Amino acid sequence: MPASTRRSPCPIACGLDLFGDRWTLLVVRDLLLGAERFKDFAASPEGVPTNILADRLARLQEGGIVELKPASDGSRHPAYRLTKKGVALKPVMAALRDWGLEWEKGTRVMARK
Amino acid sequence: MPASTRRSPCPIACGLDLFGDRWTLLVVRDLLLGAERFKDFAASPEGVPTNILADRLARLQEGGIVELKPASDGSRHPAYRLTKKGVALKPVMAALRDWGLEWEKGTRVMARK
DNA sequence: AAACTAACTTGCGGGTTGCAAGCAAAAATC
DNA sequence: GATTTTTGCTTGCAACCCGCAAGTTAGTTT
Repeated sequence: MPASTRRSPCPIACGLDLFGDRWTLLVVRDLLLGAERFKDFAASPEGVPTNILADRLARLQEGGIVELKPASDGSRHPAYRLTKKGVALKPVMAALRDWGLEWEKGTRVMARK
Repeated sequence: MPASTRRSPCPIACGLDLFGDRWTLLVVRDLLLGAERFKDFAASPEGVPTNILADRLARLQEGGIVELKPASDGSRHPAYRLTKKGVALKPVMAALRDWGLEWEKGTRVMARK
């Protein structure tokens, strides 16, 4: 997000402009867990609507958090992957996970298939 | 949020159901910085609309992240404050802040007046 | 060639957002 | 003590966004 359209120079506000919604960080979570293809994200237990998913993947690309690995040899479709900037969200995700595990009863990390 | 209405048992998804939007974590940020009253939050540089602010404060109370300190002596109105569960979001906020500072050019932490 | 899968896009009704204005009670000022 | 200001909201409303379902396009399988 260009600095000119930001709500404020606050790094937190700036981050929320990019992923402040109910779905975006779940996409990041799945990427950290190894998801690469559209259907991988769509298969997550939260059941993100496909139009929302397409929109969020596009916005994450614009924001420099996700990039497309060009389709090589076998696979027709390109694969989504985190950029360095995206991988840098790991500590955020870990803190979120730890908070949820401690304070929201009944939550648990789910292994990928 | 009751476990029955959650999208999934994922601690991250569960957290996002509570504060997954563009404003809620800014309220938490302000609370960590010492904000206590409605006008304190409303005065933040992002300019949260007052109807949104009232809604988010109510939801944070429902979620057990914010509580009202009963109005004592001098002040007529009660003051908002973080619960233990709310204070436990500190590492999340710190990780968010650090990420923004490193990856979003031009962001900076702003001191309270 | 008929069916299937992957990755989206489109339509639509309903809910949320954000801006502005209004309002009641307490506090400050005159 | 009457008026103005401040505080903490609530209300109205247009525009936008969400989520569900269905449709589309292209390649893949049988």
